[in-house]
Amino acid sequence: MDYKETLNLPKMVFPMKGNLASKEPEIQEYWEDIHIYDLILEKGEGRPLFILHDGPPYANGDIHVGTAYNKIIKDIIVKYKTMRGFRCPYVPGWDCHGQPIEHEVTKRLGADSDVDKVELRAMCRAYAMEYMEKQREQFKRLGVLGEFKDPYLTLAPSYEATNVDVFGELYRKGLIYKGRKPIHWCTNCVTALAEAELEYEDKESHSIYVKFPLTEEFTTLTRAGKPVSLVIWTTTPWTLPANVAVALSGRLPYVGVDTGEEILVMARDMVEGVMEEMGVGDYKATDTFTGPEMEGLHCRHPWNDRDSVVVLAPYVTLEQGTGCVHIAPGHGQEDYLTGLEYDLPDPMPVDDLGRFTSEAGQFAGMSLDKANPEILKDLRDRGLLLAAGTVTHPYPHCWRCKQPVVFRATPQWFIALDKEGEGPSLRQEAMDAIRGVEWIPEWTANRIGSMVESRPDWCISRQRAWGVPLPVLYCRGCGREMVNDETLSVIRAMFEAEGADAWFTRDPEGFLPEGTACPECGGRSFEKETDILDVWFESGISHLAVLRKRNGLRWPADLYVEGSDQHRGWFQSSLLLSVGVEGRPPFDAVLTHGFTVDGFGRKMSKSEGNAIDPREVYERSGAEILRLWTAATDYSSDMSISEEILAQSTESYRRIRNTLRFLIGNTSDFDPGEHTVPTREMEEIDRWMVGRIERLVENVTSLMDRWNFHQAVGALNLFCTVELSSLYLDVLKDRLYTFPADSRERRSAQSVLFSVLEKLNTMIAPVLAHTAEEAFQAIPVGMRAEKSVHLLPWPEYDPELVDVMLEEKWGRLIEVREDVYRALEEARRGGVVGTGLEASVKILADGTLLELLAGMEDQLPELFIVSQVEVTDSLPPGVQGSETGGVTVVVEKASGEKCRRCWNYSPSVGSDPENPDICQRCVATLEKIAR
RNA sequence: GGGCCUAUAGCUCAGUAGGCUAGAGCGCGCCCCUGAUAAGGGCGAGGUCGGUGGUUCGAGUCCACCUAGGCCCA
Repeated sequence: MDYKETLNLPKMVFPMKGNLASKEPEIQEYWEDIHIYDLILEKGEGRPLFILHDGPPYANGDIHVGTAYNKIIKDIIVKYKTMRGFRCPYVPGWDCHGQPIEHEVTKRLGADSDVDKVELRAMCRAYAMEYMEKQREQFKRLGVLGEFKDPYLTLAPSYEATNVDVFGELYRKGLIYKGRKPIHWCTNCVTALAEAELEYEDKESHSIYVKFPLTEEFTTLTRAGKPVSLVIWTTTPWTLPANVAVALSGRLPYVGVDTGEEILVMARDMVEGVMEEMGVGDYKATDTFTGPEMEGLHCRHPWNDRDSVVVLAPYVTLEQGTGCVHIAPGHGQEDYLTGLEYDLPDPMPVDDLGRFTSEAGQFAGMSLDKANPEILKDLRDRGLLLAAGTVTHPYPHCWRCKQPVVFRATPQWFIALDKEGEGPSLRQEAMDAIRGVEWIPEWTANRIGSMVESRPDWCISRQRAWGVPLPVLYCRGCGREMVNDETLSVIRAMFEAEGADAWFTRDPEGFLPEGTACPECGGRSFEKETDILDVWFESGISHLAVLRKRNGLRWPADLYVEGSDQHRGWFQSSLLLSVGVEGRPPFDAVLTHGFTVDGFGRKMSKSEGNAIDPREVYERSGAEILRLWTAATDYSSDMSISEEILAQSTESYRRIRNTLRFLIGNTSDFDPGEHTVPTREMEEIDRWMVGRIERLVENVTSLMDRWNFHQAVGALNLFCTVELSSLYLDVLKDRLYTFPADSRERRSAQSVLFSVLEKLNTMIAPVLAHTAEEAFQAIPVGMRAEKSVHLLPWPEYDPELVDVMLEEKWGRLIEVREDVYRALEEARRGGVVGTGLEASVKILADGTLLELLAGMEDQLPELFIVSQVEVTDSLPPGVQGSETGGVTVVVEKASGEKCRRCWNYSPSVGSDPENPDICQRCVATLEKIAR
């Protein structure tokens, strides 16, 4: 007889191999078919909201592993919170404007194309939409659920209109002002250039040393009436007319160099080189002093009436020059910042075409190139030029015309951080707001705090076409700014109706009430501001443009989740604008994750070849592998990913999948409504497992609630591996397979398996969204209350189900099991046994352990998966056991024959004449089955 | 150069308020099973905790410095 037919072997309907690359799209199609996202929201009707507000990725290029990580972790959070009883609308967004897209589009057009702004904008829009759609498909392929059919786009008309609202509100509060800031400027193309539009090429420049004589006494150096001068070095003589200061280091030592006639000030360590350049061999360095001693002293400017003042700056180094740096806030970024710090004027006597203005006095009208030699000559005539030569160095050039660019201050719009009006400054309010937000990890509060504390005013204007224009009109007659409630409301209405394109297609008068006259000069002719808003301003208003405007959402958000670069970016821009307009932060909590790096912790780059392409991963191995990696990685610092790490992720995926498979396969004939055995009537080990799964629920829930996803996944993984696969499931096989299908013992086990399956699968669902769905669908239809696993509630921890005594008891037993296995292994090596069922185990113990084991003697063979167990307090003389742990264990060949049905060894095999090769227990089982 | 952060077995992570021979899983090696089978089970070998110095009776765990790496500035 083939006894296999009489066993209850598992029905493996759930395939071992995931075939995720093809299975996942099928599942996603199913989700589409049932409108899963809408279903989930419907089901959440009336529940408390949990708003995770999406930060908009930039709509160019394909997703990379960092964006994949970010979207997946958000999706995990949304799915988890949903299961926990919240209504979690998730509206993904895209950042669609900005220089990179405009640059790319312009590049494709070619350097000498001549499209107007409206045309260019249309092309940029098409470009942005193309990539938005690409990325949208890629995000969906990762298994992310959300409002993908109607995402928020910063180029949407109503979104664009919100910029006007926010700008207007800040303007009304007096937080917006027009100032100046140096930017890269191409005098040939007559346009501002962004960093990405610069090409660094070697250029030959002047290299000159210029004297700035002190106009007041510096007692440290003044002696014998010799004049004292600071010596500066520069490669751009044309910036000297705009000089307002000379910067020294606060730390480096300086000296005066006595040439006989005069005393020259420079950094001590630069003296030798500088004097050589000047061709002066006969000199004497005098007393050493430091920068701070000179701070505030005045020098005479070569031409201007105004003095040049001595200041301190941190960027003064000994790499080049003299340690005394010429400062022209109108012509340099660092100079500009120093200018702000010392409240220096920022003259900028250069026009759009690169010619000196009247502000440059004698050089007015000259182009910079022409002026350079004139300046040198003049300096020489005045005895201020100590040395002149040339130097070749990398210098920024315009990407279009390849000409060298200049740095010049131009009018820009700013948000003031330190202006105190009725109340505290925006900076102060933002600092206060930061304290009220939950920052995850905690130290990130400190990070954004110090950034907000020290950042300069926010320059919100850009000299570009692809974006939202600053809603400002000017009187053509007197240049007066025209920004008021009326203009703003007309503009915002136009944007709402036609999009920001309206600004470029309409005349300025169209944005003013009919007949408007300039209150200053009575003029009736106006012009439009040509600058557009910084894209950080645009994305920074998303909380208002999305959470406030869309139905079903709520302002403020519960949570923002982005990479650590956003402390300077989106977190900060959103915070500042929210505080500026609403007086509070736009989020209650902010979770920051690190950056994705390779297996060595290095940043990824295409050129290094160490980048992991998420699309490749999901096409080859499945999105689940990426999702599992995402969840299992500690995000508080950088997240490593490599082929090796993905391979590991794949391995742990298999373990989880196979565990589910076993659970499903062994409960296929189990109907919980009909077969569930009450806990008190269960086998003891089953009751123990009931408690274990509760512990798991408790643990995983608390870890998830504390945003410790990687530990939660670790706990789930460990549970599958340690508690289930290697212990409980292994032990259960005998009972599941060989006992009568409907026996209490077997149903007891199945009751637990079914409950474990439900709880485990539910807890895995936020992470392994597809696999959990697949497993869920493998459960017979009648036993599924929902269409999707993602509609289920998160399991509730029930402390009632945890029996502490039982936990302790079985904890001890499992320890003994480990001892037994060590002994068994020894016996296996000695050739005594192969499988554990061939063994009979004698356990020598004493005291309470003996008592415990003796009381459990009948259950121990099942637990150890051996045929016989004898517990004793003494061994027969001559018998030696192995003492590998707490107890001594003797392993012998089991007595009796192997039962052909259950594979246990038993002396009872052969006692039934009709079934001579099976054991008594199986004989009885067969009888029951037959009935 | 500055601010913040990270550094525990090949990999991913635990290591509570400083105190056992530093743990787990995976991977690896060897073995068993063939009724979860391109599965399952067992045993085992791998770290002295990035480095140096210090505080302490005692440090992976506190302090300083250094190295490597990351983000953001310059």
